[in-house]
Parts: sequence; C-alpha cells; structure tokens
Amino acid sequence: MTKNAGKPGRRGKNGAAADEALRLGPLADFIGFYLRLAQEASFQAFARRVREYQMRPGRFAVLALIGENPGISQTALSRAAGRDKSTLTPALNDLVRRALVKRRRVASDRRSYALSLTAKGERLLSELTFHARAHDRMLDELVGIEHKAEFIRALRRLALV
Amino acid sequence: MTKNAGKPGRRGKNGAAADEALRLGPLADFIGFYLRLAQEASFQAFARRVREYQMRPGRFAVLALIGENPGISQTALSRAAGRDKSTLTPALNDLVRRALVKRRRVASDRRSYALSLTAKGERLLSELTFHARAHDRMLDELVGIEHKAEFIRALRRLALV
DNA sequence: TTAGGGTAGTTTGAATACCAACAATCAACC
DNA sequence: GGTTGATTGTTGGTATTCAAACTACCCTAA
Repeated sequence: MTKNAGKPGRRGKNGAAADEALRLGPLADFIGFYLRLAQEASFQAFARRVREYQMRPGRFAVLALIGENPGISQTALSRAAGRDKSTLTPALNDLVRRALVKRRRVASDRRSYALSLTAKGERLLSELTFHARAHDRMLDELVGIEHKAEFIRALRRLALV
Repeated sequence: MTKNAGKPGRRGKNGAAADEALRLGPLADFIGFYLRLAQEASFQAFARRVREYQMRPGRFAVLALIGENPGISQTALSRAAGRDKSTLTPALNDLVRRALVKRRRVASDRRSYALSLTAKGERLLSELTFHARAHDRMLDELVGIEHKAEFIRALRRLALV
C-alpha cells in the first residue's frame, strides 16, 4: 500500500474542483458556488484556446462589441460588456496600441470617443470568432443542446441582479 | 434628428449588461458571455449582502470548506475551492489574522498545514451561511426552481472543463 | 453669460486571480 | 545511506476587476 493520503481526484492541472472526497456542505446546493467554478473553467478554456493571439475573453468581448457597434462610446461599451468604465481604459489602451481599435474624437461631444475596429482588428475578430464558436459549441454540448435556451435565459435573468 | 447613437438603456449603477439597444452579434448566443455576466452579478449581490462582515464569496467559500473539512490542507482546499494554491496564501493569512481560522502544523507531513475554524470562525460561518442561503434562494427564483437541478448539473459539467 | 448639475474618460488604490520559481520536506528506489 | 523526483506552501510578477475621486466638457436655466 503506497501513499494516497490527501489523494486528489483526477483533474487537469487546475482541477476545477468538486473533489468528491471532500464535503461541500451547504455549498453543494448553492448556484453561486457552481456559477463561479463554471465561469472560471470556461474562462480558462477559452484563454488557452486563443493563447496564441494574446487574447482573453474580456478583450474578445470588447473587440466583438466594437465590431458590432462601430462608433460606440467607452461608457456604452462598458455597459454592454458588463464592466466598469474604468476597467476599459487600460484594455482599450492595449487594443489601440496593438492597432486593433481606433479611437476617434467626436465633434459633437468632445468628452467621448467613437470606437471602431481597424482592418487588422476586423481580421483578428474574424479569427477569434471562429475559435469562440468552437469553444461555445463545446460548452453547448456540456450544457446539453436541448437545455441551452433555458440555460441562457436563466443566466440572463441572473445577470440583471 | 438629434443623434442617439450610444443610447444606453436604464440599468442600476453598474448595469449588468445586455442593453437591448446594442447589437451583441455572435456574443448573443455564447454561453460563456452570459456565464461571466451572471457570475459577476451574483458575486456583487452577495458581496453587498454581507458587506458588513468584510466578506466576499471567495472568503466565504474558504470558510465553509474548512468548516466542513476540518484538518484539510491548503492544497486540498485550493482544489475544492477551484483556486490556485498561491491565491489562498494571502486569503488564509487574512482569515488567521482575524482569528477565524487556525493553522496547525502536521506531524506526519511537516510541509503542510491542517486548517480548522476557531470558535469565532464557526460563529461567523453560521451567520454567513444564513445570508448565503437567502442569497441563493433569490438566485433559485431567478433560475426557476423547477430548473435548478438541471441548471446546477450543467454548471458542474462546465466546471470540469 | 454664467452658474449649476450631469456625463465621459482617466487615475489611483485595494482585491483577487493565475503562473512560474523556489526552499523545505517527503517518498521511493538503489 | 544517498540520490532522485514529487509535493507543500510562499513569493514575485502580471493581469483584471471595482469603486471613488478627479478633470474636462456638455447642457439647461436664470
């Protein structure tokens, strides 16, 4: 009998969690607990998938939202992305530095910027969207395609809290 | 025609997102996108609810897991909580400093600690669990109690990615 | 024309997260 | 006994987040 004291359940490097050997207590019934685990796991999986592009889910969402809404302001973008506007400042600085996004001053309101993608940004967005679709198809399968619609409706309701 | 390009919809301070006025494009179908919004919203709501205790969901989960598994090591705890072990070092330092958690050296393996709650930690955990149950009942309602079981099963599958 | 209040974006500070690298320790093998 | 490889927890570096305070600007009303 060799060791297996604190034997962890198998799981890749960053075992998502829920080692069956451990007691979860009340956490076992909490939506919030699993929501965090699921979000983090999905986040990491996407980050790994597009690592070569130096992109993470947050940046991708920003790029996608600008692509869909050219001319959008940073504040409107922050609301759509569900992030504080102050969070977007460094993110956009990075995207502008990488020549993926253009910031244009608006004549009618000199406080705000009109954001749009560069040609390079458009190209990158296309590639990333391809990977994102593949990623989300994987999530679809885990959720079960027959449950997807209700699953997303539930998430949307939760997002409005 | 006055412009109303970036017209934001109404939403509390930190509008969760999904402004109907904005185009979401492919994001509209991505589970990952809504997963992040829902997780963040639920996180913030819980943090607001227990603000007076200076606790956030991460700390609560740590406390709850130690409470359920006295003697657990930091590495096992990190797996159960779905966090990197290095993330737990400062969190546990804080909980120990606040006299909520005890770190005990293990004779059989002097590398590791055996974590447990202090009496004060137990009392706080009880109070927090009360709030957490109330919080999660609110989430239950948003998800729809008849969908909860399937919803959590889906999240658990996602967490294993 | 100017005073007031509201809005856009930035800055700063505190949390929280991952990862890689490290010292100490353990375990297994020869 | 001694070498080798794995594991435990910490440290340091980087990234991301929110919230509050700030500047610059807009708009309305007197």
